[in-house]
Amino acid sequence: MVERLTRQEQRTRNRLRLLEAAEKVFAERGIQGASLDEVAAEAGLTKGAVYSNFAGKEELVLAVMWHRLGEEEQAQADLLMCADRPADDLVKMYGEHWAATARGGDQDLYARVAVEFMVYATRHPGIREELLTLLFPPTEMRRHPLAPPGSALADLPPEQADAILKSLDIGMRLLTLLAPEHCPPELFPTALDLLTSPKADSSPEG
Amino acid sequence: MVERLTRQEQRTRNRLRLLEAAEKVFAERGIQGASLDEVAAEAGLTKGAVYSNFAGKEELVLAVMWHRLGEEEQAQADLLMCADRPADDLVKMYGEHWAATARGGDQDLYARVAVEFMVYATRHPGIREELLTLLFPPTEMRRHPLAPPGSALADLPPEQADAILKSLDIGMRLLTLLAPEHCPPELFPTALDLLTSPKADSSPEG
DNA sequence: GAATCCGAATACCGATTAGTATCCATATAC
DNA sequence: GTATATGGATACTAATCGGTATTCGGATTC
Repeated sequence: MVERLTRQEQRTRNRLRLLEAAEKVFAERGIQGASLDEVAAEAGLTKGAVYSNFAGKEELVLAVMWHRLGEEEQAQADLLMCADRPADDLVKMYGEHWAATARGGDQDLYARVAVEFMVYATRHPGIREELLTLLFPPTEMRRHPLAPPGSALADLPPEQADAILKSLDIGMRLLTLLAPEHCPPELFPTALDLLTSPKADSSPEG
Repeated sequence: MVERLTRQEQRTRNRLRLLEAAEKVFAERGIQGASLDEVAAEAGLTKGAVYSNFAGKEELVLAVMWHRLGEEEQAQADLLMCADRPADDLVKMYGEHWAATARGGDQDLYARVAVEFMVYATRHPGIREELLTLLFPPTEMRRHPLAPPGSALADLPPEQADAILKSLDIGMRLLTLLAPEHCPPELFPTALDLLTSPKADSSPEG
């Protein structure tokens, strides 16, 4: 009686379960340390299901990466593309969103997998390539959405501002994971304020 | 004729070789992925030498951490404790030192192991504890050495400024490893400038 | 110079891993 | 209702790992 699902539905449901289970195990054990058996068990399935849905471990890693990082990157893009809001509002919203994804979900889950993927990609060219298309989509911008006009950050080429902000993002995620007592999630908005506050202009009043 | 070394000298020399070999293998394979066999082989020894010099893998990891991170932290402390230099000079020197350790040595070696240790410590409480004593020694400061008076950074509690700078440090190391084409090492001094430049003061002229 | 000691080499163990091959249950097609 | 195709379970392999037990060779000691 349980089996009221069509074959396709079963398959896609199992695939999703595997993706979410893999994400959880990746966060707990690291990608290297995650065994396909544990992923399958976490999903309530067996390794057969893994190899039925993915060509191997690398493909599973890629799929999880797209499933989670892609979703998060999209959320950030959506948040930043409210181009009509003043930049200061965007900075505030972005800071809050960051803190939420630092502690939300399943206990640091997003922060852990984000760091894991970056480190893992460092040693796996295939993963690296796809991760870069996620992190640095080929869009040229005239000004970084988080750099309010008049801030020192806005004086940089937007690609440099982007790299700095992404560095602070992933770095604070890692440090918050390692030592939340020294680097609480609330510190990110503070740092963002520093970078986006109006610069001391060299021509005081015009 | 090769054996002109006393027993103690042999031992300490082998121990050092193992430490440096381990550092290299950790950087190449990651700490999890590094096998003791490969570490020993890299040192021109065998696993017996490893277990003769270290209680196990965890002890080896700890020893490498102290050997390298301790040395680097000391170098930074030495650099920052030239308390007589103006803060701007310190910022400049620190930025240059950073770029040097991002590309120096054996091809990103320091950056790789620094990231590796932090990620590894995230899941190994023993490692974490010792790493925290390295990263956050119990010294209270009245002002962060890299926060010039008058900069926005100097308005923060020095512990917060420290956490922000450390986040940027490790984050940019990771991003530079992953995508040097988008995040070149020269970007760190730029980011440092942003954080340490004079703030736009709210009382323009007094 | 023989006896001893010790650091490292060697051989081995149980556990675990990614990947494969096979089998089975059942949704689907006719 | 029967045959078939397919998705997932099961069983297995070869390789690799950390760790241990034992052995070996040369430095140390007397």
